[in-house]
Amino acid sequence: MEAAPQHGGAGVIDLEGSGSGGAPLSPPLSPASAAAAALANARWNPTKEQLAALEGLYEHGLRTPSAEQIKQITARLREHGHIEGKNVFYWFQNHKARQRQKQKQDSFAYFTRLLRRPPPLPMLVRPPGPLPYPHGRLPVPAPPAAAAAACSSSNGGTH
Amino acid sequence: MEAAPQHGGAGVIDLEGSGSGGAPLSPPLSPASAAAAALANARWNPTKEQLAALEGLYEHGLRTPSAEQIKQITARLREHGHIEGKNVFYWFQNHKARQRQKQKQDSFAYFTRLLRRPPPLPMLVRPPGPLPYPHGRLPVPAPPAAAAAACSSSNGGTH
DNA sequence: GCAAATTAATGATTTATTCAAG
DNA sequence: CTTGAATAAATCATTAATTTGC
Repeated sequence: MEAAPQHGGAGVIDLEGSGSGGAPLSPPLSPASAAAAALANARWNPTKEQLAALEGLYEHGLRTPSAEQIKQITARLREHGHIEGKNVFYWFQNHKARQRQKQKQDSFAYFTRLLRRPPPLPMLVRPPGPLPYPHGRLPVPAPPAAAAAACSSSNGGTH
Repeated sequence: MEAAPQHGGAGVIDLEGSGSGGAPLSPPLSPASAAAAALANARWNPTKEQLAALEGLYEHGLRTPSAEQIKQITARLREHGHIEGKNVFYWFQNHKARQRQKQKQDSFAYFTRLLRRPPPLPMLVRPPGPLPYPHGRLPVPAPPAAAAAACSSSNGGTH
């Protein structure tokens, strides 16, 4: 199964169709547009049905819907209230990020502390000369078993 | 695709320096060696410190550490738990590959099928009722993904 | 009980990495 | 080495909950 039409051809994603065409924003100047403008700036608030559907999709494993997915999801969810493609897109982005954030532990502090305490590690600084392996590949046994047991005598190494 | 440089060959790199080739396991059974012995047989399980350090190094730009670098990293990380050179090497390999897969956005097809179905989605079916959204709608035509990366229209971010 | 003020959730933007292509 | 596409992280801003005072 291969599917990677994402990059390689057109990469533009016309999510919502942006129905407005070339003029995305045209501030309506009507007498009663005060409230309309306010509403125009209001942000999307998902209904219970919409939220349930989105959560259901997420729990089914969907994490980053493609443009097509977003279109279809939006089309269905529009039956339950106003919604746009970008809302769906943002929802998945935020939900994924925040779910991950809640579960993730902060191990960054350990890293900082570890590299700060002992003497400076020379591994981050590369010699001005060429890389130890110009081709960028380390001549290390590919198969695990080989690597595990291939601890042969190394050449001098330090020089 | 990436042309395979050269596998096999003779990767004579002493990642460990320890005799883990022929007789990797002959641990003297000390009172506290029970866990050590178990770890010796078990798969390497990075500690939080080790993982944080590796991630930190990766994020700092280190992608394919040389043998020397692997040695030094292993030496440092060993102070935080059992670890071998091959663990470090494999970790970088796996991590790099994993990052690459992450952006490939695979496994959309499954949900695509779900959304392609003509009948309403199982989770999107809602009981008959009036529109749950009394408010108007939000005319905010801005491409989601595209906008996120390209479009820079109105904003409030003050940096 | 209600309304204003404060806090918590969360939608919307911006910014910074990452891999891939030229 | 530079450029392009895409994402996830970090951030801002607005809405809903919650609290507080009357």
